[in-house]
Amino acid sequence: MTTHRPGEDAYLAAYDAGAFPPFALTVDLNIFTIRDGVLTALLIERGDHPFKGFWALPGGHVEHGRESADEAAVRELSEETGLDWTRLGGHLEQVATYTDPDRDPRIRAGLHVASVAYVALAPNLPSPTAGTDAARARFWPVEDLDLDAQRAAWHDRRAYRGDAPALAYDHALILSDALERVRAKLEYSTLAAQFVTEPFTLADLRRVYQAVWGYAPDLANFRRKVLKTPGFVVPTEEYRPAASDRGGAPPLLYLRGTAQWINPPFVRDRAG
Amino acid sequence: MTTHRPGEDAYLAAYDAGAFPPFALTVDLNIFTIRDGVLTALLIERGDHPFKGFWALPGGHVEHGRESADEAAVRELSEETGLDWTRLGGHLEQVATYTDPDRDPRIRAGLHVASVAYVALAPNLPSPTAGTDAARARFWPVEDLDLDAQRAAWHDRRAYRGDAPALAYDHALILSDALERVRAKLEYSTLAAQFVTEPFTLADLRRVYQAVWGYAPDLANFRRKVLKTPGFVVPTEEYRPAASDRGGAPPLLYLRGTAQWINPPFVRDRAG
DNA sequence: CCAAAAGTGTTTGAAGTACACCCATGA
DNA sequence: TCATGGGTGTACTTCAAACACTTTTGG
Repeated sequence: MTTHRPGEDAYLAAYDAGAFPPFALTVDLNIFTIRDGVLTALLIERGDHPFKGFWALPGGHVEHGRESADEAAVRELSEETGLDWTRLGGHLEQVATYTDPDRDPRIRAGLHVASVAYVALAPNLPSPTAGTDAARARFWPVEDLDLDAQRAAWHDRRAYRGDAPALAYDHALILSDALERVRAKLEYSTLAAQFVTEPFTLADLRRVYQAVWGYAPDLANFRRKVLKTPGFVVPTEEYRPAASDRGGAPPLLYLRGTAQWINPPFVRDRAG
Repeated sequence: MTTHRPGEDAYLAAYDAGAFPPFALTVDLNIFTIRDGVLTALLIERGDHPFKGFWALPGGHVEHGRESADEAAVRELSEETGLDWTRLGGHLEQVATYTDPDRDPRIRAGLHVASVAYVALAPNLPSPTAGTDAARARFWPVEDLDLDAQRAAWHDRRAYRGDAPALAYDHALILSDALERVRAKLEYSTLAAQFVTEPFTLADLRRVYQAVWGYAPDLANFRRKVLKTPGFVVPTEEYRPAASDRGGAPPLLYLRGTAQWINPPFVRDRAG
């Protein structure tokens, strides 16, 4: 805020709140977690029109005049997952903003809904409990959502006909954008460590890449790269006891480091 | 859009447009161009309160119900630069969305303004003519804007005291985010070619990196990298005549290729 | 001939690829 | 002892950094 000078606020009196037709501002959350080695996203089955029975990204309205979209995202995230995100300190970042007038059918009643999309990562979240306006909530493996086809259908303004759970609004578009962001970000950031619970092994971390990219980087090279990036992981003195049903040497346990970036980045095999 | 089923639209009748307090949705444009080897951004000196006399990013309101923010950005861009951006095909992309309630003082009159920021790149734009609500418009070298200090001042809610032209609203924050996006994107994309007029020489292209990064990559390595990236540039058969006042061999001229990405990326020397 | 700009060649070292190999543990 | 998973060693290759060098032009 700038300092006040006399008469500076004349424009405020002249401003007529009714002069601007209402935009609604919402946040949509792409909450990713890895369950049993599979990358999943939290979706909520809508209990009301519009898109009753479709699956939607969790989210909600930004509280007018009282919070930013970033704050709304944290608030909704805590509500949807039942976890205190400010304490958890999990990763949350803006991806993009979606403002196409007919992305929400309520445009026909004069409501233009703009939505700021976020991506959140968390290790192994518990199964959600259904919220107030949600008939069901669950983590869906992203592979099962047929995102390319659903996004193409939305783009062409036709209904998606397929076996995957149908996504509401433009959420197939949003989700695939968010997914690509996560995939790209594993290349040049230490984001993967946000997907595992501490303490973790390097094999755990490598399984994150397996789940997100669909293939695992070469074991030896992966270890070297991670260990040579200062601040990516911090070794402990502890070893994880081998699982009771399997053999194998007890692996060394690590904690997350403070580094944000990997330089030079991992190379992702795009054919892969 | 999905197909209609009877009774599906009941929710529309139930919707009360007044139930949602008004958000205003605007776009802010970071229009970068290189003039005389210096990276500059278009700013407009405000003629009215709020922030009268401050310099602001060009932009404007998204037309409610009639366009997306992307479309509004193209429209405003064409208006501000006097160039038909849809024809020009210059680069335009979303950067981030800024929604802090007190980023615009009109929040005190109940108007919560959310702004979607874009970055646009163009080769050598002409000097702008002042628009309707702008006393002056000009391209400022980004080096002269003291962005770090202005951003810090905004963050701490204190007035910027310095020699650089004062930026309105949170535009120092937006502009520095946009600048960092451009700097990063030169590493892994062919964006630099959007900054030069066709046909161009490899030295022209290298001067883009000089202007944006503040230093020039090694000549020989730069040439190898550009020429070995398929579709970055397309050679012509023409040579540019040497300048009349200087010596030097006539350099080969190139056109932009169709490739979007450089893989593996350039490495930027972050120390500078 | 000199300066300036374009363009080439070469050496060196860092880092990724691929894959063979060893180690520790439980059944 | 074997299967399983963790972890190491190493040759090969690719590519960027650095810099010396040649070529073509104008004065």
